[in-house]
Amino acid sequence: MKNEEVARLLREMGDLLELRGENGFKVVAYRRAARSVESMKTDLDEVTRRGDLESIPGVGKAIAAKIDEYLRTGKIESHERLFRETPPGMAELLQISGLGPKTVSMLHQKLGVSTVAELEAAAREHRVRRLPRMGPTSEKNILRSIERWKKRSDRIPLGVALPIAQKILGSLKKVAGIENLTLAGSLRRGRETVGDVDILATSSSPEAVIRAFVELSGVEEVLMKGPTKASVIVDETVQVDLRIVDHRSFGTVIQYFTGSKEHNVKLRHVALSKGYSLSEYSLTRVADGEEIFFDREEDLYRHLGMEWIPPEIREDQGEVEAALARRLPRLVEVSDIKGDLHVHTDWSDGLHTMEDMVYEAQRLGYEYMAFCDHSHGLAIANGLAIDRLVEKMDLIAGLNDEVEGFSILVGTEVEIRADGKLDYPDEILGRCDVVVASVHSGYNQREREMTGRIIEAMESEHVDVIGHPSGRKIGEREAYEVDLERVLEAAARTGTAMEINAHPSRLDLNDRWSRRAKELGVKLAINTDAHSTCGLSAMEYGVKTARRGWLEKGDVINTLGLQDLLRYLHRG
DNA sequence: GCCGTTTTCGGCCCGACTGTTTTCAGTCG
Repeated sequence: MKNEEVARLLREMGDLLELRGENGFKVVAYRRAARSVESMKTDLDEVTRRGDLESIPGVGKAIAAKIDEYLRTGKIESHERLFRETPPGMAELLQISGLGPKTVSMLHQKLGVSTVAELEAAAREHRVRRLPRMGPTSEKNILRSIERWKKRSDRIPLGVALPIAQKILGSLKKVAGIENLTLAGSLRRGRETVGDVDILATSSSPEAVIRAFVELSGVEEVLMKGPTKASVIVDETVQVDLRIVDHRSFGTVIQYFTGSKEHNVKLRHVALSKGYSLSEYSLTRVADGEEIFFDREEDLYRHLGMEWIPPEIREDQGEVEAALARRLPRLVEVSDIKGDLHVHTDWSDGLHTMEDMVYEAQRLGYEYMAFCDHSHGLAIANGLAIDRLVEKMDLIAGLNDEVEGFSILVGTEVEIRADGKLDYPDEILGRCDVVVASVHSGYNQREREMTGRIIEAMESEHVDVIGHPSGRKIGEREAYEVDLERVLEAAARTGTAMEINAHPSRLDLNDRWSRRAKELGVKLAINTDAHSTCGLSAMEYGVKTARRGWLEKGDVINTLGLQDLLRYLHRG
């Protein structure tokens, strides 16, 4: 796909133009076009063939010509020129928090600074404080920002950010006079990674709340602190913002700060088409300037003639249109989940015994759980040879007699070997209630081999679920080369479910592919892949991902009651 | 640079916060 490359070039042009101090709206125009191109489902080649580039939102004559130039020649001359004329390293300076295009340009002109290292040296030698509108404090702040920039990890995985946020919420809840304490931003939308943690609240004494916030234990640095908002750093690199807002505007504020930006832009268009201008404070009737306030988000959406939209799908991927037509899906919820179909025990590489895991699953209110320890091919994880699996089956039968109102399913996470063969013979797989088949080896195969290998596994009548289908680990390892579109087509054909692995470092399938699976009529299983009792609580992350993929209860097999599930699994 | 049943020109979100000023420019979200 050339779309991604074009989007990258356009975004880079936005950055370069910003450094030159170009008109800010022009900068935004390039970035908007980049986002548009990135989220398109059609190839740019095809759009160009239809002569339809200008139909892309945010793409006009000038940018269309540049896209066309790229498709013909493989480059964009004006991009190359901008790139040539900008000293390398300058764009990096924009990443230093507190530095914008104006300051970066000035630093370059007056001090010849064009890299972070040069800026650091200049600040240490007190050359920065002699510049206009600079002083000892800004110099110190620049040095601190550079330190933080050096330690930065890109985006924060949901599995890291959410526990941090919940801890802070827990402490803030105790502050006197605080109300409507709520997460906002990408964390509320359940994105797999977040940039920072946004918290909103209302209070009759905002300053007291802010004071309590910046003094929370765990706060390592206060970036800024005013009467109604503050930003702090916790856990070395995680920025947490707290805003105290007016009670009467809480609905519009929470909507605004939940985003996404694209969703908000679309929502403002809807408002305008109905004669309103939407801001974070109110909905204003354009005709007479009459302001309407909303303390509840639900009322705002309703007033605009649409259903309330769950935060997880606010990405301008059709949710606004669906809400206007009152056709929003009823997204799956944690409380719909009846059991976990992919759990490990100390029989392979899990930490806890079957009994421990059952106890925890019952505590979570589940009806069933499938123990899917590794198969013998995965020796590093103490995979089970056939005789051990058979022995375990007998033990499970005994355990099932002991527990009441709960069923333990015999399962396996069987290796899909490099040649596409499964790691157990059919007669063994046939004795399992649940067979999850996964790839843990030969990650470097070419796309054709990897895709074929997974599809071959799905052809087996015994395979019920493909575990973590893309193999990616967030911030750690890219997905292996696999054509997921073909895999999903095969899943639809063979009636194999895809896993949404709920482990926060996996979330695999991810939100986009989960939605695609649903479109193709593929069922999904949201599993924790827990290797310990506390791992079972990751279900919440998997459900968030499923919700982001527009999944409903009926799309997810482990929302079925035990009898229905067994009927589904054994239907073949 | 984009966009338009209020506009083909003049809009494009704007308020909070900071550090420097002595009234405000720059950054951020």
